[in-house]
Amino acid sequence: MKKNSKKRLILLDGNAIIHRSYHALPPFTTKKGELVNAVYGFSSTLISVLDKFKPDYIVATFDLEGPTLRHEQFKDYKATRVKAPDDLYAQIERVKEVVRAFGIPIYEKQGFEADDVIGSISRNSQLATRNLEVIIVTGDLDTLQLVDDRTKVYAMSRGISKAVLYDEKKVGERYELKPEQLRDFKGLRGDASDNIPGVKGIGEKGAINLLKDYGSLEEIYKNIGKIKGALKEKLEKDKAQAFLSKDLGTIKTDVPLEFDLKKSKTREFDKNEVRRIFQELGFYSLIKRFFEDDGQEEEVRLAESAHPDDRRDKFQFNGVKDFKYRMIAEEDIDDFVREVEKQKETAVSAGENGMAFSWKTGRSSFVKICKDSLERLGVVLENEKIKKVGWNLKNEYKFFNRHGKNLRGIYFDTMLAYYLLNSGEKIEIERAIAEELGEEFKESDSGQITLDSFSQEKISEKLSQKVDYIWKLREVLERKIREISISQEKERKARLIDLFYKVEVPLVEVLAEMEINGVRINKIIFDGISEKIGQRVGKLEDEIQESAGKKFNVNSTQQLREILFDNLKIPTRDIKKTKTGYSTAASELEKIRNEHKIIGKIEEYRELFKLKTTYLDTFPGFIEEDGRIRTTFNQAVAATGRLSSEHPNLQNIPIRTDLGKMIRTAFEAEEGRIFVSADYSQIDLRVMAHMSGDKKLTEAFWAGEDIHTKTAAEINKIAHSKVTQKMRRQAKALNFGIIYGMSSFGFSQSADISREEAKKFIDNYMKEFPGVAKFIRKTKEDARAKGYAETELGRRRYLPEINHPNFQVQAAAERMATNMPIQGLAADIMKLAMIAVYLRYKGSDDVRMILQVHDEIILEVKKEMAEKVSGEIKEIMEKVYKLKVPLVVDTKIGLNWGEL
DNA sequence: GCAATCACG
DNA sequence: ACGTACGTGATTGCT
Repeated sequence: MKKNSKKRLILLDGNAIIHRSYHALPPFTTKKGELVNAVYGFSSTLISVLDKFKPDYIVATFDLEGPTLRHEQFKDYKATRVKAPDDLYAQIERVKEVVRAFGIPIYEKQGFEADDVIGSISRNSQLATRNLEVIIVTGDLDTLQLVDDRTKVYAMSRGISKAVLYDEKKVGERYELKPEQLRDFKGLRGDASDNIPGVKGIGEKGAINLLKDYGSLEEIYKNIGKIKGALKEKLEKDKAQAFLSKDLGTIKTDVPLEFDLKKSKTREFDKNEVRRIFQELGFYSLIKRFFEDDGQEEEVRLAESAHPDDRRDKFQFNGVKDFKYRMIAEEDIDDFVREVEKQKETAVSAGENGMAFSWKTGRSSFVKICKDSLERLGVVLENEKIKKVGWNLKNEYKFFNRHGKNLRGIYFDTMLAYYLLNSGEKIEIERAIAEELGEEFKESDSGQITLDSFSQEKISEKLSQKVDYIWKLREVLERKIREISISQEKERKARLIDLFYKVEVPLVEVLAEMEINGVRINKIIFDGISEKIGQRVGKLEDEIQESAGKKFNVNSTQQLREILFDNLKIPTRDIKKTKTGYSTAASELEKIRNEHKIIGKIEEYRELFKLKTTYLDTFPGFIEEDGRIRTTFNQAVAATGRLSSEHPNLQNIPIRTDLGKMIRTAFEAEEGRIFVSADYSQIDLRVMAHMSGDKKLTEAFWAGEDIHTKTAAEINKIAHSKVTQKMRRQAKALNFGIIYGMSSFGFSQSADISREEAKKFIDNYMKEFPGVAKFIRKTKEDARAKGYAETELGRRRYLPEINHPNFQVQAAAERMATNMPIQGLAADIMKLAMIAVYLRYKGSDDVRMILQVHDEIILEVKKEMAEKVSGEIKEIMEKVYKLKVPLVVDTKIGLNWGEL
């Protein structure tokens, strides 16, 4: 519905929208591997804009390649700009296809930028005579200077989903300036992205103040006498440059164009063509959005949604369109509980102020948190028969746990489903909703708002909306997982759906309990070490600076590089370069350790500083009142299926150095308890032996041999007893190489040998372990043919780049493809083990699982049970998954983590 | 927000 | 000829 009868023209700033989308959206590709994130962003924007503004006229503008007038005027114009990557350029053509499918005319003009074309159309006399409202849709704020009483700018901000409609007032709020002053603003401040210089030393604040006082650049210089001091000097010095910059920053409004308003009239077009293109690009959510909204007025939908069911509802639903929610009043909670109890399943989402439920598409219910509400809802939450659907249900589990309730019936976690379908990508609910449902949802909007009644309403609406989306996601995602599972079944492979229901979902509760348990840390020990280290670090810093001959920031690699390689003239022949210059990484410093006494000091300084700032100084801030630290385990981050840990990361506590080990001793078991740890011995290589079926490797594991020694013996063709320490070390590096996807360079680096030697080693290895060689070959081939790598349990990692034209990119994808089935199955096995161990001791506080570090779990156990538990978990973990080689678990017992 | 570095498996 | 091992998270410096 239009607010007034004024007609509207939309001007699409093609290039700006494409650029914005390209940078704001994750790089997703079509099935064929073509990058289309910018095309998606543009298309999505186009659809929203058509829907939102219902324009009467619409045109699109694009830049043409080649220099513009501005380049003639100023040779450095946009000189600092890096040429946009090819995968962006390729998308521009695609976008134009979309534009044409929509029947939208394209305007572009050699020598001018899209902005100039827009400027000129917006000032075209045909518009003024018809009193048209003009809305410029763009991805940046350059066109804001065109805003006037009938021209507005609709600019994307914060990603692509949000956009702001700028009129004169909004521009004023943003810059404290009138739109036409933005040209003067550019003259003063410049624009780094276009390499427009402006006046050196004047920034945003200064420019605005000047313009508020004088109005324009011209007026500023007319009144230069009134300005004092350094500011005056700066202005005088760059006067010419200021006017040039203003000129460069001024959008042209007089580009000769054959603009015909009539041709821009929004017209009927072939919708099937749009559908065809969107299908080709894989934009299913856009198809849904575009065709479902098509032709239906809001009123109609509202009338339709007034289903008889709703009228029977005791509660009133609020909201608009096809989504409604209701607030459950305190006195109605019991009725509500009875209603939920009739459901087999419900989506649930909890926030600090309340919880929302949904078991019917487009309908949700919000219950405010109070002592009583949770108590009364308990029968639902703790009822295993009522299956719970959610997004990251670990959070709901912990939330209800804090309120004394045990969430039972965890059944479908949409986050984990989405993760299994998109491992390797960023897993965010906003994205899942956009991709799977084609709708925009911003979770964070309600986040920080204070708790007045208005925002309380907002918060409850947000959460209700969210839970509705979760409910909708469940259906879409389950269908997708089932589809994949059907094809896996045909090939007699493990099904993704089993991985989901039997591994990922059961793990949710295990991880939640681990996070709730936390791990006790002895702050006194931390403080003590930190104090001592602090003194040592200070002393080293002094010595380093004295050695260097001047004070500098040792933590700055830039400054350090200058000191080492320029001032002290330490030879750089073996030093690798980074993007910015010679590297000062530990691996490089090692090479020049004997060149100067400063190097050793820097190495020690680095080690101590790292441990101090990352652990000793930071962890005390994480200690809670009960003396324990609680991390968050991420189940949907790692592309291979591993877990990760953050806030703080407890999976990277030091161990390799003496100081590192000391830090571990501060992690202590509670009084009356003791730690039991269990780690899988060589799980990666065992998985590798299993997957490849390599005869020698398999036999070696059955014989219980030291696998690195065995490898060394084989590749050197010598007896086991003749293997030296050095040979074993090299063989170990080689084994790592196999797991990592191997490159002769990487191996040569880690084994400290030449590339030729490295190649020889690898060749020998492949000859001696032909099964492994075959496995690597086959894994790559499979990944290339299918576009993904997979584990034995059906976990997938999509690798669209495995067919990339750039062979380096391709090679990287190949390494990921070889590594994923190994690291991934090891991760799967560990997850199974954690579930099994958890279930063995569930319900008793005698045994607490507290940490997982990829191939190791740590339990905090009642002292008297330690021996027994340690035997039991060894047994459980070794038997949890059957490989062609034995799984071996080593257990240890100790009062602190250091003793393990 | 990115680069460099380094902690862990 | 090119730049490389796989998977994470946290810190500091710098723009």
